[in-house]
Amino acid sequence: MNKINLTAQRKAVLEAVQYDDGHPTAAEVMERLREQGQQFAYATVYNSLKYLTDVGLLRELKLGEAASRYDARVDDHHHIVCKQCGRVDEVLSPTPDEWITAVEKATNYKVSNSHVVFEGVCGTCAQHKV
Amino acid sequence: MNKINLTAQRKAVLEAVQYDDGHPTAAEVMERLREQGQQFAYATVYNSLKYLTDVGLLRELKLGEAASRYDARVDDHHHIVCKQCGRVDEVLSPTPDEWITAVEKATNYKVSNSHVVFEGVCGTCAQHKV
DNA sequence: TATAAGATTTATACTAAATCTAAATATAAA
DNA sequence: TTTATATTTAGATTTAGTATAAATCTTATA
Ligand SMILES: [Mn+2]
Ligand SMILES: [Mn+2]
Ligand SMILES: [Zn+2]
Ligand SMILES: [Zn+2]
Repeated sequence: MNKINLTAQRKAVLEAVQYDDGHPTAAEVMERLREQGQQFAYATVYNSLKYLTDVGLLRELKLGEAASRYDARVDDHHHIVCKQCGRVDEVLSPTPDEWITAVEKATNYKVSNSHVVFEGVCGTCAQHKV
Repeated sequence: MNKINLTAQRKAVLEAVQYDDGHPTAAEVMERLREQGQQFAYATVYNSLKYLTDVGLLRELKLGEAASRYDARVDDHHHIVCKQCGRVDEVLSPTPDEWITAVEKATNYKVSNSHVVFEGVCGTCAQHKV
């Protein structure tokens, strides 16, 4: 059961994440809402992000920056961050199974998932060579 | 040149990380120093960890927890976290080159490095089955 | 409809991790 | 020694996020 209760605030927060392809932070979600004239309490945005993550409509990303980012794409995937402009793109290629098997053997862990962050320079930044 | 200036404080902090195989946080370093009767200012521990990281004697790890962890092993490697007991172990098997190549092709990035955190259950926890 | 129960939102206080500031110390150079 | 430079320190500040409790909204029930 456990029907998802999408209040106006939660819907607005969800849409703010969905229409920002760049994996926004809570602060960026706030900003976008404010731009639209839809301002909610700080805590409401956090509560909503947490709720939406709990019910599986969003994923929280910890990419090694100070603030968490949120992703409307909830299927399992990784990310790549441009060291120059900071943009975050999708990496849909999954962690190779043979690698996971090798890691399990070497560490004596049973691996349930993996989070990968690639770092590099995006196509755009590569062109606008410094 | 740029000789490394290992003050007493920095040396103590470095050793605290080296003799803790578990990738300690700044707070855990503080704690260990206090146990040894060597207590420094909060800021000194942070300054030292930053200095030691900058000169390459330590690596800072962001494993998705609130606090950074520090690693005396500075060669390139990954980590695996036990979901049950929280221990952090080394993953020495490097990211497969073919995978990196595939990701570069798919994303149009030039990848310079990758950070991988595996999650699972360690051998010890697997035995003490819940 | 009226009323109560439950859920959500809000403002505010609070916490944890880390950084900043500026004075006090220590170390090195002249 | 005197001066300059680097480091340490205590405490204030910042940032991201959580906790609390009152206010509001929504739903269920008499
Ligand atoms: Mn994504
Ligand atoms: Mn390590
Ligand atoms: Zn870029
Ligand atoms: Zn374990």
